[in-house]
Amino acid sequence: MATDKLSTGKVSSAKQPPRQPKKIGAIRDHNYQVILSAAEVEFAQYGYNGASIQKIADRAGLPKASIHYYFTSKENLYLALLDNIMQLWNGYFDEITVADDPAIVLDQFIRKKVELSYSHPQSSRLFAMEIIQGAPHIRHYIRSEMRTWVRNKGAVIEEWIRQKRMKAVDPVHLIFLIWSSTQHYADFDTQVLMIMNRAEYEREMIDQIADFLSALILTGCGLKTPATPRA
Amino acid sequence: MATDKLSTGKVSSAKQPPRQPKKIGAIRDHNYQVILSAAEVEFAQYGYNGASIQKIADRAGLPKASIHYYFTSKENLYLALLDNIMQLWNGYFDEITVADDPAIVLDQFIRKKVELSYSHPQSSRLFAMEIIQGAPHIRHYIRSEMRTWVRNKGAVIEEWIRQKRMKAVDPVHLIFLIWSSTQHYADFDTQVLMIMNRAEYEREMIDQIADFLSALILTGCGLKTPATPRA
DNA sequence: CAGCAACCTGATCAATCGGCCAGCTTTTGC
DNA sequence: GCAAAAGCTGGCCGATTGATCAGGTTGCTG
Repeated sequence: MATDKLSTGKVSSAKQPPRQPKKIGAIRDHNYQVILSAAEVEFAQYGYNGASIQKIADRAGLPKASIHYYFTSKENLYLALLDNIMQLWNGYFDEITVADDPAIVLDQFIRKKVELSYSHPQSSRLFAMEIIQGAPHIRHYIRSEMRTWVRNKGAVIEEWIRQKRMKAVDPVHLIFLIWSSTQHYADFDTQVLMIMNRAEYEREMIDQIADFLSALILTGCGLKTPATPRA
Repeated sequence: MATDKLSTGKVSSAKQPPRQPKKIGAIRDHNYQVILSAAEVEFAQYGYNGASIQKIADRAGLPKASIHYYFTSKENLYLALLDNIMQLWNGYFDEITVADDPAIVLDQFIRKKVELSYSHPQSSRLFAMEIIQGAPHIRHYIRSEMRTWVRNKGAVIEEWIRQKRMKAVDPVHLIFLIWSSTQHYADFDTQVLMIMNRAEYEREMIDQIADFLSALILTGCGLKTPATPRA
């Protein structure tokens, strides 16, 4: 139960010495990806403890031993997935500054998050599972990278508030609000779709969700929806 | 894997014939409760598949066989927990009418939800786990009770909007927003506390969260915070 | 074509899973 | 005070868990 593999931002790309995909075996790369996506589904649905390597192998259409061949251990496979998710989640809105327009920044942030919930629901659910279980594999990442990310963005928002460019709202809780309300549509899609009596999401519905959240949250911050609502 | 035990609103109080706590055995009731709370922690942390009866027994300080004695099967124990949670979650805001003040109703709804996240985080997490896993045990409940609940509340909100008593926002998504933003503090408490650099929630912080969410969402709906923010 | 290294997997391991039951202990009823 | 009933649990069951390894297959090099 390696408590903390992650330190420098990544979750750690598995262990360093063993088993790098040396040669560019096309089959190897293919199997590698097939296993990753199969594992993502299983881990997202059943959590780390609940998922079984056998079921991952079945879903990937490979013998169980192959999973251990490619990833050595269950935890290594899980960490590789978390690593991918971190890289997916990062890289957005790292460049925002006080000079930017708060309405545009928040609007795009919300829309990007809704988009991610729609395009990568499995990743979102897997991450949610990890957090609910107490974030045993990414504690370090949250305490370092994620915390400073929130503080930096919070500082920018606070400056906007000081300059009277938006209402005085707690920046950290505002970020939590955007995270929770957007991820809700990925993590709780079963509940959302059942209540709305739909089989699955459609583009139209996703746009409507983004419009709703952007409008309500921006209004709550005393901002007006940017000129181009549909990017 | 009994797909649907629940139909009439409750999740079904286990099976009817077998094993009712007949006599008012004090020890029996005590063990019953000890097992339930131990199971809630385990199921909330590891999900249905990930939790093990052995660990539940260890946490409850009872032999494993006793868990089967009181609840016959793992699924029965799990269903009993879901049943409790449903009863806890229900009973709030079932009485709201068009005559009520939208600001007061929404404010109290948000505050009650935040309060539940604070007082029963395990229940919230267990419910979240169930939904993320595709709600295999409560599909029926969501499709019937929960859907009509949302529709009824949505109809009231829509009438408020028609009467120009609040801004025109999608009622269903508004409910989702309140659910997600409030439950976030229970389900993702690890992440929230780490980022805010706290060990655990305190009253003061909970009140601050409730104030923030109520103010922002009500503003987003074109409403003013009710006179008595701190109930 | 030979030889070697890398790639892959069937068979198997101890540990743990949920569940079951024989039988012991305690309580109840007369 | 004794027998019947109810409460409880140690020990065991087959199935499945994550993991290992010997040995077969494949593909590149010379």
